Amino acid sequence: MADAGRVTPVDARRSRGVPADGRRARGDRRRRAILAATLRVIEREGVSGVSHRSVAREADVPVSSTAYYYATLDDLLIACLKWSASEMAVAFGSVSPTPSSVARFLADAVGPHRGRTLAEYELYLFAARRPELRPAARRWITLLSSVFGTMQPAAFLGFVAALDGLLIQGLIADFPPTAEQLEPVVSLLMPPR
Amino acid sequence: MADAGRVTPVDARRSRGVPADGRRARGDRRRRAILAATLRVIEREGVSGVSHRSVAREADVPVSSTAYYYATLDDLLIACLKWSASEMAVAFGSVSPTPSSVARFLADAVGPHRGRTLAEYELYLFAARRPELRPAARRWITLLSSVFGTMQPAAFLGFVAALDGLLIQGLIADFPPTAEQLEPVVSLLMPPR
DNA sequence: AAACTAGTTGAACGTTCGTTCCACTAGTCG
DNA sequence: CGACTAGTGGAACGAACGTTCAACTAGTTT
Repeated sequence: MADAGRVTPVDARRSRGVPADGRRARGDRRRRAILAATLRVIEREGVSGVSHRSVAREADVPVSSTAYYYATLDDLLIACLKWSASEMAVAFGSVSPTPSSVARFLADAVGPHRGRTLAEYELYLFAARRPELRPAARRWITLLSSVFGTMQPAAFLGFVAALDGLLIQGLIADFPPTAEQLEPVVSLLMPPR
Repeated sequence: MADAGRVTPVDARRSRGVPADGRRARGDRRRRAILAATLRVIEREGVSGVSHRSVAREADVPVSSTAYYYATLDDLLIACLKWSASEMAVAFGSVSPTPSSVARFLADAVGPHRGRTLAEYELYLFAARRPELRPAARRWITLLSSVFGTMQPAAFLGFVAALDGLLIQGLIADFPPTAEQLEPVVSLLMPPR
């Protein structure tokens, strides 16, 4: 009261950027661990494999912990989608706008990172049923528009759609396409300027 | 034995094309009703909403009936994917290879038939986890290649991918795109010959 | 030090689930 | 007609589930 501008201990620690290995910090860590475990479950078994119990097993925490941080399964899936979408956006942010770079990104997504890509698309469709999640699901589209904003509108829409299509079709191919196979397709869709 | 080439009554009925409203015919009808109910459940609640019981409720049959025709849930989903893929192929078969026709087909898919399209893509991803289902999931791609076979290979691959992408992005849009909005994009991807 | 509170945990509730079983009905076949 | 068999459906099994709860531990604040 008398000292409204006073710096409390926790404020001081925060302003110094010290994470303070206390309750809050450990809580945040566990919250993140639960999200990461959820994503692994989705990669392995799909969205339908997600339950408070399966996630708790994967994260090696008691069931009541997952319920403590994410009261309902919906809360958990929603948080997982938002987090994975932001991670995906970061991953694509480092791709340069050349056909070979894009082709390599796509080949990695349906090859080495197949499980992860599959999880992304399951969450994608999950978002189709939850209007409040759609902005998060569209995030990487908006990111693309900032990178390839110089293209004609119609060409850009077709290009972005084709990227999604190439990914999803790569997921149901017997042998995932290679960067070499993808590059001519990408080149055709992405005029040099 | 003495009469190996003899025509049995049931053979005769079958060769005459008479369905015989007997056990087999009613069984086939119920089997189809169960599949149709399954697809409705997927449209409404997604693949994760499918259970022997939810399908039985939807089809208004006892639980043991769904288990009788499709011993496991996997059997049911597999049959549903194959059936819906063949239906989808039929639907697309009547689309003429012009930009406006294709644009209208896409707009219908993400508009009036949104639920059905959503179901198709959920099954699509389901197939990504079951190698034996992939040929069925790819059926409409192969159908496209017979319609648009005159295109250059790379252009064709990009075109097909873009169709998938336009559909899936239409599903997470706040307002599904109209045929008028889609046509310029389709035109650009589909050269007149 | 004392009050407070974020986080932890195991147990428990009622529900839904996949699947099996068995007694039963009614077409089919010889 | 008599044997056979495809289909029906109610009941039941154990398992897994979402969620709640209350007792507890240990950082945090005053």
